[in-house]
Amino acid sequence: MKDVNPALVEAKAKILKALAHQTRLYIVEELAKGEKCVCEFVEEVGADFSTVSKHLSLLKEAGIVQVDKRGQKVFYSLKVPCIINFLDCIEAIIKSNLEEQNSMFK
Amino acid sequence: MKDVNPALVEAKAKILKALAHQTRLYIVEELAKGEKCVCEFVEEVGADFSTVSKHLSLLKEAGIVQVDKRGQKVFYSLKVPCIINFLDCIEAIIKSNLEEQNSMFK
DNA sequence: ATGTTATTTGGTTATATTACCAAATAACGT
DNA sequence: ACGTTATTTGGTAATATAACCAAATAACAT
Repeated sequence: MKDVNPALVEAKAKILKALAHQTRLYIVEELAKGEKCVCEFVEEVGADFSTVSKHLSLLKEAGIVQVDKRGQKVFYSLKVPCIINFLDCIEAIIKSNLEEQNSMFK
Repeated sequence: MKDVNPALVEAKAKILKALAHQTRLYIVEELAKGEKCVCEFVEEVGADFSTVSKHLSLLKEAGIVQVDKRGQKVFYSLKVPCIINFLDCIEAIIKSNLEEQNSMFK
């Protein structure tokens, strides 16, 4: 790849991969409102405990969330706040896609 | 999933999936500098023509890029400019991850 | 019409992701 | 120490992605 540091591109792709899943995206958006424990996500997402735990550790591995064990519960929270504005751009793309589809019927 | 529109989460995940690949991320970053034809990417990326073409159509399908056929060449360009600021947040995460690693040796 | 260049499409195989189950670990209350 | 709750880890099967090759399509030049 021309003009770029392949290791940097790979690092970025890793973070994007961590976000690129419905469940993990949901988790990140929920964490934008405040910390939550694994058990809450299990209930909300409707998946196995192990499945949710793996999604969370993937997000942690990517450096997007951080962990705080308190008592028998494990709480996750967002580590990098800009993630939220960042998702605004994604919404802008969706809006632009929708407008394009609508304009086909005018 | 509580409090969210599953279709919206899926739409967002689709866009993130489109970005979550080294080659496609490279393409997007190059397009941030201006339009480019498929043949240029083939050369720069060092992959098969068909491979690059498929990456590009995935980005197009996600609404991130747009196409302009001129003569025998096909030019791609970014459709939504905010993608670029958006990638700044990813870099912030990487920086934060690196600082954390470094602090382990202090 | 024919050849050349640029690109897309279809098929196949290799690789990566995801989800679940079962078992292991950890912290707490009794 | 023992049971209970919360979470992680390992294994496995199903599904999704990615890369290449070969063939099809498109536009232009001869």
